[in-house]
Amino acid sequence: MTTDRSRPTSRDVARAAGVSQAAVSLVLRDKWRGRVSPGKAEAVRAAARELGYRPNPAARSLRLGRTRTALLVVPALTNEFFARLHAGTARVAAEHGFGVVLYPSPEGIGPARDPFDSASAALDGVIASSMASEAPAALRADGDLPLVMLDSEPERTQAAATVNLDIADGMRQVVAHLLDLGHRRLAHIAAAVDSWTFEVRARTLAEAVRAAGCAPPLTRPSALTVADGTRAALEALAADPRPTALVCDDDLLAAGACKAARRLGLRVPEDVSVTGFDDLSLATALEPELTTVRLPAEEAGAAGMRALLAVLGVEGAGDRGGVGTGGDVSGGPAEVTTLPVALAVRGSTAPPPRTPARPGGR
Amino acid sequence: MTTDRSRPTSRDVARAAGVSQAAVSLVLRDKWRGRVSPGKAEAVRAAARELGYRPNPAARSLRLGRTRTALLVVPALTNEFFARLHAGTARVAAEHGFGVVLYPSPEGIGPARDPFDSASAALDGVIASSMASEAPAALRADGDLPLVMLDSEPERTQAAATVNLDIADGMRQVVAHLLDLGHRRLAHIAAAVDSWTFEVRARTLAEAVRAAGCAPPLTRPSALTVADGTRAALEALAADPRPTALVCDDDLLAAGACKAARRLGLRVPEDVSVTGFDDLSLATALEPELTTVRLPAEEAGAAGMRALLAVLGVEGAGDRGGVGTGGDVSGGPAEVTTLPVALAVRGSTAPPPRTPARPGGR
DNA sequence: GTCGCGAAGTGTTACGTATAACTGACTCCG
DNA sequence: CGGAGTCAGTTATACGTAACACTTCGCGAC
Repeated sequence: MTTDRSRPTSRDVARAAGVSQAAVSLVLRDKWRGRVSPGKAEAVRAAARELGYRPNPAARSLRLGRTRTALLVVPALTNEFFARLHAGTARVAAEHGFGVVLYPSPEGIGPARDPFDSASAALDGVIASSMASEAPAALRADGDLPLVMLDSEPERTQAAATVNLDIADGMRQVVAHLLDLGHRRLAHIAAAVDSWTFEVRARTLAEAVRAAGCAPPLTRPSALTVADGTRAALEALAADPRPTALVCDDDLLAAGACKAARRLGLRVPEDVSVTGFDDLSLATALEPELTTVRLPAEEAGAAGMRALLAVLGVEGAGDRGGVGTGGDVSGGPAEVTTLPVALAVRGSTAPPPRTPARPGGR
Repeated sequence: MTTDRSRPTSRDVARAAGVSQAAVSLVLRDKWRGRVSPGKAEAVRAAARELGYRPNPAARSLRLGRTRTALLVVPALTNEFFARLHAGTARVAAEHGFGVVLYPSPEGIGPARDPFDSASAALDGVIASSMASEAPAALRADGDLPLVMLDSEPERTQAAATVNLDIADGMRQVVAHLLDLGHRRLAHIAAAVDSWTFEVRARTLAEAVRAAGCAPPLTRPSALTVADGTRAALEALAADPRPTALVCDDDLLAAGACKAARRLGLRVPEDVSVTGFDDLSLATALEPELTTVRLPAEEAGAAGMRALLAVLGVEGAGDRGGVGTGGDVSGGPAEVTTLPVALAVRGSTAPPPRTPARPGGR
């Protein structure tokens, strides 16, 4: 009585335009080259506009067997790095009419239900960060859903493609910068997360320092929070001889390290230098601003989605024109894209203090 | 040719268990009280487990006309506040088998396509932040989709429910705290965003200051970024007499204000006090730590989703049992939930400097 | 004896879309 | 002039699930 409860269907449009439902389908998806006369096509479009018709996605998905939806598996969006990652995937997805759903908040309560039995959406593919502990589960949960890994060792997964950030190069730049300034005693405030990217940070730091003939870095593992960064840095700075630079696995840890230094009466960067990773907005909010490795998270997300679209054979997506290599993708080895990173030198690094031994109290 | 390309259907399960497809449907959704014998029910479950059967969400949605999916409209997840909001909605949604999709990144390029024609998902309802400029568009885009507004003036929308944070109370607490400390000249670093929550901040600040008999606050509008906060605060601190406290509309602006103060050679909080809003992780990463109003963003998101589920009549959701009030929802006025906020007093506020600009105040 | 009734199922249909298969009519040439 | 080929459409069907309507059977009550 009040209003039409249900949305108009293609059949309603057909009736209004005086054509068959099939014609509506053809017209509205621009497949009517020599199938429908221009006049009727226009009538269909007018009727659709008039009725406010929108194709029912569920029906379309059922018919086509594809959902134009990808799953993004990340630890938590409250970490700005992953929010940027998501923004990249969502942007590229939207450009191709795709949607992105997130893995149900892993930190949340609930019985860790896998995303595939969630009633919400069926999936065409998965993009997973190696930092999400659920990534392997997601991989195993479904038979053969195309998978793109982010920041993962290519050999270890059966991903169709991998998008990595050149973390090793970033760490080498950090070490080179600190060595250039004259630092010889480094400490590593390391993420206590079992993930490839952090393995690479640790390994590369150790190698670079060894290559320079310095003592191996003092390592303090820490959860990825400001508070735990402070705790770990307090430990590191209590060592004797005290390290002159704290290399942190991400900007949150670096912020915590700065707090620790100041709590001990040390100035940053005059008494101790601090570096981070990620270049979050936090990095330029701090004082001094953080010297950090800028990771193109948004671009990584975008590249991941482009890779997934390429695997799915979506036209207009990404690499090499796309026409030729279509069809069977299972053959070749996983393609690896590595995105360059850059060191942003700011105020939190400076030459080590002149006084060699121990400036101690002040 | 190699493996079964398509996932098993309920009919496959039926064949494997030696029953009809209808029985499978009944058993797997626990609707078989007196319809299927326990033995066959167990056989069905075993077969489903064996085959790795998962119901096709598209088919289910098509049949039921509901998708168990809600749209969350927010400006950008890279702002931690909205990431927390999202976490809350996603958590509650997952608890009820719902999914959350995000409005396609508004800051992204592309022709600002409305989410409803996106092929990805059909929606059961919408949760929109008043800070998203697209909220009205989302509201209008669809005929009658249940809408829950976050931080919005109830009268202005036709939302089925509204969840607000008690911003006015938070601002009153800020002003009371600063007045208690002895501040009399406040400046407002205001968000230049046309949104109800920021209107409330400005109005409440002006009222509270007037009630205390002080001069009206100096207002500097600013985009919601650290850099723009610095710019606005530099302007505010150039005034004569200089304000002794900067009341900022959010923590990013407050961080920018701290940078501005220090750039002018002023210490925080000895020379100038700074307050923020939100209590982002940034607030405790800064030095001094930020005095700010803690907004329960995660809880607001959760409350919004609960409200939406209640409107949708999802059993087990939120208010008043839900059985009685089902059916027509259009009748009553929009229900408004207001969540309390709390001032977190930290290191960025202190009494104003002793040296008065001019005699008389004390 | 048969009527009614609950248990235990099965057959069938509809949801809205995309597309293969079909149908006339008209055009073009040999 | 007749058949091949195109144009402009329509009809019919399948996708996988949920749910209504129906059947069969055993059994206790009248």
